[in-house]
Amino acid sequence: MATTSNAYLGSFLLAELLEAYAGLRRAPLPSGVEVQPTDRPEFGDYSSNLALLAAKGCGTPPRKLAEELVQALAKRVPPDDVRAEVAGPGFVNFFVSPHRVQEALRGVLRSGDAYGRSERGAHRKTQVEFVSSNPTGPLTVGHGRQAVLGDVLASLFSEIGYDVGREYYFNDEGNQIDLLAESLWIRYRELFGESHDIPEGGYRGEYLKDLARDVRSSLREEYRAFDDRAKALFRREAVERISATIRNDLAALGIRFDTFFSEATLHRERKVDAALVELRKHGAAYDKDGAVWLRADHVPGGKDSVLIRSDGRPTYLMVDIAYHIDKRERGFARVIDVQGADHVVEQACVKAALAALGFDPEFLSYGVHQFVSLKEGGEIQRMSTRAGRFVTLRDLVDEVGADMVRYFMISRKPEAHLDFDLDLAKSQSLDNPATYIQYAHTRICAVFRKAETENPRSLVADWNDVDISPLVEREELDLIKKLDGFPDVLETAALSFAPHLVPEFALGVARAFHGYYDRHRVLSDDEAMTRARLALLHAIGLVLRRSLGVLGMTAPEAM
RNA sequence: GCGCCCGUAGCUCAGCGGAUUAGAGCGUUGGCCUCCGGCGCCAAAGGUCACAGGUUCGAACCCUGUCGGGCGUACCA
Repeated sequence: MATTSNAYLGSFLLAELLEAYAGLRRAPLPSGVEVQPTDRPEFGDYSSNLALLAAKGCGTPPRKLAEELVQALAKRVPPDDVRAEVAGPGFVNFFVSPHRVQEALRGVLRSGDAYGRSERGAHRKTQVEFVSSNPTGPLTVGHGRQAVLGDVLASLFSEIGYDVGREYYFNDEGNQIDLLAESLWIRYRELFGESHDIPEGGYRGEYLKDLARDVRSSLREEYRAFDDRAKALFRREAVERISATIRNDLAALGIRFDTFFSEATLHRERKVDAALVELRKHGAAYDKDGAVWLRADHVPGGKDSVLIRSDGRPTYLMVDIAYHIDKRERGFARVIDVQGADHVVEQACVKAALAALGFDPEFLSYGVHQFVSLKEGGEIQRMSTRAGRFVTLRDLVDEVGADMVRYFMISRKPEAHLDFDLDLAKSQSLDNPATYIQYAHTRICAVFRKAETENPRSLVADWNDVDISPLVEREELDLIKKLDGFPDVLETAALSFAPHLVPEFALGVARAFHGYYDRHRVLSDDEAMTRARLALLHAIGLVLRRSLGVLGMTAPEAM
């Protein structure tokens, strides 16, 4: 979204163009105006569609409007820096002088490790909630996608100036947990040679057998019957042990949460009852067929749903609403829930409830993602925790490494299905784009290592002060223009929930660098040139490191 | 049946609040190692942007419909 980007080269041009347009006093600014880098030299360095979009509102033919804009621009910007031209149906194409492009590189070098950060979020207290898988089994590859997505989104919002907390919401009581406890107890009894049928809806995975062995060896007495005492014990054992596993699995992926929020606290602190009182007060709840219902049909996708069952127990939805009220009470100004596509109806209902309670519609947004299928031997694998058919996230991480898992999970846009190709990730992990990006970084480090012995006089402590005017090759200027786009990528990726833009961007930088590296030698007898090129490499390395950092991937100095 | 998402090169995917000749990686073919790490570079071949209409001076992108695929459509969580 060029209209909101930071004050770098591309946005500088946009700002000037908009000023020029305002000066014409013709018509309000249309939406969708952009200044974008071009991919073809004859169209200049950047190009804008303003005249095409505004022509209708101004009652001026696009080409004529473009002419006027170009004339107005000439008065604003030194023609030595930027030359604007009309092209095609009415594009305004910008030709930027090498000097002005070099200024952009100076901006990168000046910002250093802070390059790309912004204050857009004004430190608003924000929460990203994700994974939130119930502690009934190990995390699957499917959870892995959400884990990476949520983690990277949180990083992105943090980059653009929000104060972000990562939260994991877990259900530690109720039906599912009872079934889990019973399933575990049955596996436990099997160790004594007994055999029981796992109940309908129970958990059949092998992992409970391992767990049962651990539980048995830690218990002093034998639990022969699944009575209330056994139920409480096996419930606690199951939840604690599986939660610990989940935390470990997430840690192996480099993910850490700030808070683990237990659903039980909402019940204990009567928050669920309080939420229902509020809903009734706002006319959003009504009684029917012995149950209490939420009125949600006025919200797109929403439908009236049960809040309190006729037996008096609250539904998941009811508790979910109470949970979101609690989030606001904890002081969050904005909450982002990352969830799978199977929750869309639930989401609409929660939104409807919050709207009825007078919440700002901006308070809650959902980052929805589609599912992951695992592909192995050309076969798509189906997964189900309850049936015990899945590949665990941990197995995958152990197999291909955290960097690769993170890269594959994040490089597809969230709303599209993801086929995780196990064979590719396992056997050809060197042929994947993640390696390509990391190799670019390694190569840059190698050049600096080499410079230490062969061109030590070209090295400086502060790259900020280097004379970069020797950088006039087309590849060098193109690289700088790419680096210039980084702040904009971070902002768009965050605000549009499109983190896949980051690996896309990094890949483009890596590609441009590899091409440059092959065509131009960095280290040479020309000390001024060597120093300028090292400054450029320093900036490229910086941006690659920043990109990989946001993705939670390593930027290796050697591979 | 209804709702949401997806359908772009052999494969995996970008691009999609319209705009100048549709992009990348892998794979295929052909070049490039006296030179900073060849885990690299350059080039070629490969696409009726699922299909059919519509809006527009202009559509991969917007609208309608059709056909594929996924997910929902619980007093489950």
